[in-house]
Amino acid sequence: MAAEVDTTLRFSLDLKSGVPYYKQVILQVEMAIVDGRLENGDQLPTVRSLAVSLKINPNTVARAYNELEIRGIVNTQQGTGTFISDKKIELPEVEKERILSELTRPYLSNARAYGFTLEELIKHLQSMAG
Amino acid sequence: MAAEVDTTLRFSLDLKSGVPYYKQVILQVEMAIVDGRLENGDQLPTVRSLAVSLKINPNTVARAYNELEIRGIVNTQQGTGTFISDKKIELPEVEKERILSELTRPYLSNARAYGFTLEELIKHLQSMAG
DNA sequence: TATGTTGTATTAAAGTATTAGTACAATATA
DNA sequence: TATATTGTACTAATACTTTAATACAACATA
Repeated sequence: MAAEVDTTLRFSLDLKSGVPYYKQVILQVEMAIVDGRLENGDQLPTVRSLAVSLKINPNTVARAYNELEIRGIVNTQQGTGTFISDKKIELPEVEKERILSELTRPYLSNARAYGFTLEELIKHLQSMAG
Repeated sequence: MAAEVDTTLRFSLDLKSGVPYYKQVILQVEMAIVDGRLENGDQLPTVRSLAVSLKINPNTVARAYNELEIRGIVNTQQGTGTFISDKKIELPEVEKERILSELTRPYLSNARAYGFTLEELIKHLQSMAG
């Protein structure tokens, strides 16, 4: 029997890092999206359940989810839950292209300003997504 | 007579940006290194002179210089001044890696939230950078 | 050595960020 | 409709960040 890789989404807090709890939650969601453990439409833990398992206040989880919503990464509905946003279905091709340009342009120009080459960016993207 | 490009190092503050003054100074030094206006061994303005020209407290400039020293970007000597570190023409590798990660992570998770695949991103980057 | 230059240390004020406690509101569903 | 589930609003306590005022210390050099 082949060993299975555990791809379950687990949250944890580094209590000593000095990084605010809500930011740690944001980072963990982002990383899970980046490496594929979370996909469009997936539900995140409820603010209460995650608060219990992390032993923090529900508002702190809610704050993380709120920031993610502002950034367009999740959608939230009271009474239902918080979900990785699923915008790709709704958008026409032209619109997607425009959005991709608007996301990419500042990334590229910022990275270039710091002297990074296209090859470095691609390599970095691949290793993060890998 | 050919027009000359002014490569003088000028500091300025955006008072409304909400970005702390000392961070603005750090960014401006970093950018000047990246695009070659500052090179190995170049002296930065003294904390006092820059403080006067930016109309802020010398300690605020000193704080920026201190952070730059911690990051290995400048060397400081009391009585003499603050200089771009001799050893590194560009930013230290760790620093570059940190910056690249901070640029890439939000780009990637945003793009993923829109349903874009890694391949699409890379293709788009290549065509924009073309 | 005396003086002026450079950065540094200490402290305090003001603002901002972070978190939790408590109560509330919207939605789903039995 | 009643109830449980979901996120939200408001508030207050605490800690951290940012900046400046003032005084100090190290160094260069006349």
